[in-house]
Amino acid sequence: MNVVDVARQAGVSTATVSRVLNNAGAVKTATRARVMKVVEELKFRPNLHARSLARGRSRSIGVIVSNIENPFFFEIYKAVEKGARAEGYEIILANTGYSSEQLMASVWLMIGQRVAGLAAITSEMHPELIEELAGYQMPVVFYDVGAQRRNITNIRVNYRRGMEKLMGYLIRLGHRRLGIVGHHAMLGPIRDRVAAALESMSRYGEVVVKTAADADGLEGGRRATRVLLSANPGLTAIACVNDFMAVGAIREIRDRGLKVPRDISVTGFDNLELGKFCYPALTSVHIPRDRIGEMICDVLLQKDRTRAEHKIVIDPELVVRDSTGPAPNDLRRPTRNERL
Amino acid sequence: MNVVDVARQAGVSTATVSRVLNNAGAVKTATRARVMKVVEELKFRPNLHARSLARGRSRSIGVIVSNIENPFFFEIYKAVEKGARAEGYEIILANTGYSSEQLMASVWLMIGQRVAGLAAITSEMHPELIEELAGYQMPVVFYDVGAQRRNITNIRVNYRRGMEKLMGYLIRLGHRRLGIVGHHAMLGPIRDRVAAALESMSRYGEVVVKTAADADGLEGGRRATRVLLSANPGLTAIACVNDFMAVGAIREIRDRGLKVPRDISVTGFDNLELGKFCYPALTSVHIPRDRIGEMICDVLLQKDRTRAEHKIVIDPELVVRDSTGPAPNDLRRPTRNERL
DNA sequence: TTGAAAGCGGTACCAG
DNA sequence: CTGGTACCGCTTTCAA
Repeated sequence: MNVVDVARQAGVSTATVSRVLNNAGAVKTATRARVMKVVEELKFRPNLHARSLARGRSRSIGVIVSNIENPFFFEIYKAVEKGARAEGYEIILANTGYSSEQLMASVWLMIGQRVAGLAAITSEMHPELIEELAGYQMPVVFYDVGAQRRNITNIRVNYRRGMEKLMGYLIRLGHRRLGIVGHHAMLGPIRDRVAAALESMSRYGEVVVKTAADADGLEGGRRATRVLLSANPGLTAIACVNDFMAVGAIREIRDRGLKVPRDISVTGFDNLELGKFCYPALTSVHIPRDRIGEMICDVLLQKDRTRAEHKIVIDPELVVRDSTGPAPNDLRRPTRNERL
Repeated sequence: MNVVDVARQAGVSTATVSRVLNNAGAVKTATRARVMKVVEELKFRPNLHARSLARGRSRSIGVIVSNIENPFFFEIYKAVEKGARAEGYEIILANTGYSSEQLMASVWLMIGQRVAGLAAITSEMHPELIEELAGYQMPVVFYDVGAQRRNITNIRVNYRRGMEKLMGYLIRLGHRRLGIVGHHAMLGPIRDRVAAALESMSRYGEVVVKTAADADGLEGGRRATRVLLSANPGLTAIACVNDFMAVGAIREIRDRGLKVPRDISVTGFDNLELGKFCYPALTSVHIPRDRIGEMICDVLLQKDRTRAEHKIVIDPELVVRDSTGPAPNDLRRPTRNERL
């Protein structure tokens, strides 16, 4: 079943069938109707591979994320999809699971598909990636990682600023014993968040301990918190590298018979919708997923080729909700040299 | 940049390049090395469209879901992906957003890609879909909806049984005034769940009211609950059609100053991981996403062509956690004819 | 307005 | 073990 069959059945050439199917070129109404009728009857569905091959260029863009299960990545993806759809582009999605080998494999897949543009929204990186991508003329956007090149745009979030806001807030609440919950992808942006938190807090000479879960997610957040609290029962606050893990952290704390924020304050990062629905609602740092998605589309679809910035930095805002409160009295204002 | 370029550069034929790239046929080690070297140098990435076209058959299977944001769908997808990967298949994912037009469009996309198999895990249906799909020899699996055909297998969950278990449990707890939270996709499986809940409860002559949110999700669950409680302040229990919405329902109840389960019991459906992490942990009905994903793979990859059942029914189990408890005393055991 | 035919970039069969 | 080449199914000039 192909254009030839349709053409023969309709008594026209394949060129005409193609014109009808693509609403391209001028075709007499009667002819068009005849072709459409045959298409219906034969249930003809064009082979998209053949079409892409013949066309040479594609109307699809690739999106690669680290963990689509984490609503943070999902929402960026959604925003990109929305913008792309509006321009008539399809999205090809790939999930790396934080593996840099998988990241590389996904990039090859995208290139093999000859996507019109590529966005990598990942926490991990691969040493050969930039070199690989810099060779093409196709527009590329990296979120969080990567380096600038002629065809490569970077979108970054000032995690340092975000973490400083968060830490400053915790300090004002009297917290001096902080735990940090990260996950296995401790390179790139996740490391930045942890490092910034460490530095901000350490500046006051406070006690800071950190743990890395074996996975991003609810269960990962819970397990890391378990480890953290078992080893450091005196913590008054726990900062998680993202909201997704923070929800797990809160659950672990409650299961230990402690109250949030009365006994321990918890913070997330990203400001997910989920944070408003967990209990208590999560204090976090807002990262504008919608705006990021729109930016990615703008760059990839070249809507504004003239104003193409190659580096975009986002300054995130603190969002205070119910999961943070004053440090417990008996632990407030320890001396500078006090240790757990 | 194509096989011809590589072949010329390496001083071999395109056939040999192809053999090297696919590890197929016998190629002298020296020749192989020479070709690989050129491939590296030129950074040659085969055009996957051309490859698919030439091969005729594809090594990918299509998965269509209603709402990938809902962890229920996501987890089935994950399970299918895992099984497919193990057999060397790629997955093409499509999200319909509960739109039957989009469902149809997604199916066309899959067929256009000439997928080796197709799974539709949706709550919506399209009248022409079965007819469309029945024409191909490609294996198809429908979860929840659809009809059996030569090439079409159905996996279904006995929602009636699941809901009966849930309602029986609520009844034993003394609940007699139930609210049901559904969402806009009130056809197919979602309607089944609602209908089953209604019937189970009504059998005891109880008061049952229902609402349909405009969307599946946390916010949808919250809004529907708001509507429900505003109109029916006397409800002692709320049954949601899925866990995702139930989390939103719990939040709304708490925001109204009520306690779960002291004032109102809440139940979900699906038994998501998320249900263990929200507060209070959610009572639900378990649907085995992993097993469903495996079944789908078994059918699509024809691992067991002989034992191919065309209809599989799953009997779901009740999972009791902390979001349900005895009905408030002042409202227990109303007379059969009592109304709100 | 329509048709003939040359690609698009691989794969795989058939010879040698 | 290697090369020549006929496809795969659709798009897109170029002529008519």
